[in-house]
Amino acid sequence: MKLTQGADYGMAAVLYLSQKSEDRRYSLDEISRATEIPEEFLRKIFQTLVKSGVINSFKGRGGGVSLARSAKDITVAEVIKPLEEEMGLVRCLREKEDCPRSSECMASNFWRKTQQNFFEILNSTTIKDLIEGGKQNARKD
Amino acid sequence: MKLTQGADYGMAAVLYLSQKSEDRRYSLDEISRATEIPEEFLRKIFQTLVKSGVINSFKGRGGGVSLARSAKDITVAEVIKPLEEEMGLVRCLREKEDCPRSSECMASNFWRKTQQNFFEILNSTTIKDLIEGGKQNARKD
DNA sequence: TTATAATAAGACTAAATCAGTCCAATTAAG
DNA sequence: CTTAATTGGACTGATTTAGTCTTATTATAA
Repeated sequence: MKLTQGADYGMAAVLYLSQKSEDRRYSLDEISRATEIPEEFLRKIFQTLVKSGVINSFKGRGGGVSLARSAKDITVAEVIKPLEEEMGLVRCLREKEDCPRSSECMASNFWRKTQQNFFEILNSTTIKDLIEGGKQNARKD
Repeated sequence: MKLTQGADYGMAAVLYLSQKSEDRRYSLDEISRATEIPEEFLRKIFQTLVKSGVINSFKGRGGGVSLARSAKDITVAEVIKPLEEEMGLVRCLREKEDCPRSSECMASNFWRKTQQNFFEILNSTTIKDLIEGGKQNARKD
């Protein structure tokens, strides 16, 4: 059970931008060097995040990327979800057709709830929360 | 983000056994047919669960498998963990060495907590809970 | 008005993992 | 001593992952 490396890197990149001045654009080259994320891979990650509206990008000389919103208005879920293609914990939750096994459905009810619980945490935690040290997040301390 | 198919099947198989009479042994052939889990794959799954102490197995004629304990004393975690080899949500949580990126460590604190929260649900839910319909599990309803 | 510094899009690839199979060995019951 | 079962481990094909490469496209500045 793990997130894709893209999602992992995506968080690192967004966190990096969130800690920098918001009124500049940052080239992939710069971000790649600072975070040690392979540049070409990072490019693909940003393309995804641009499409999903978390990141703004600017072509041409002096171009680069910046956060589309301030860190307090970006949730972890908004960064992770577009970078994690397959989000169902078990097969039943990924496939459209309903499962033939009744015993597995007991399991899938449980997985569905557990997964929802997980997503609720991602939805209710912002990038700003993470930077501030995560005192109050994850629903318990 | 998904569990391995082995873990998914493992739950189905344990659930199947939990709904059957406890004083018998069940052959893999029988379980495989009832649950539609490929027999050879199921065999490997049970080998793992035997090692971890959730399942008892008996060789030879009249052999087969059975639950090592009653369903109310087996947690979901006990079934899933041995079948999920890599349990760290992100690289930082899987690797031993500490990460060089300070920004990612903010993220890894968050992932660590979120993951713990997830495991606590698995630890506090028994197979019996699932069979009874999961009214009270997943920490919220 | 062209050279340059950037991202965009998408094809491509190597390696790892996953899901599943096969087979020879072992064990116990009848 | 034959048969019905699991054990252990090697093997395999397919898929996914992580990452790269290449060819546009775009914007700025000289």
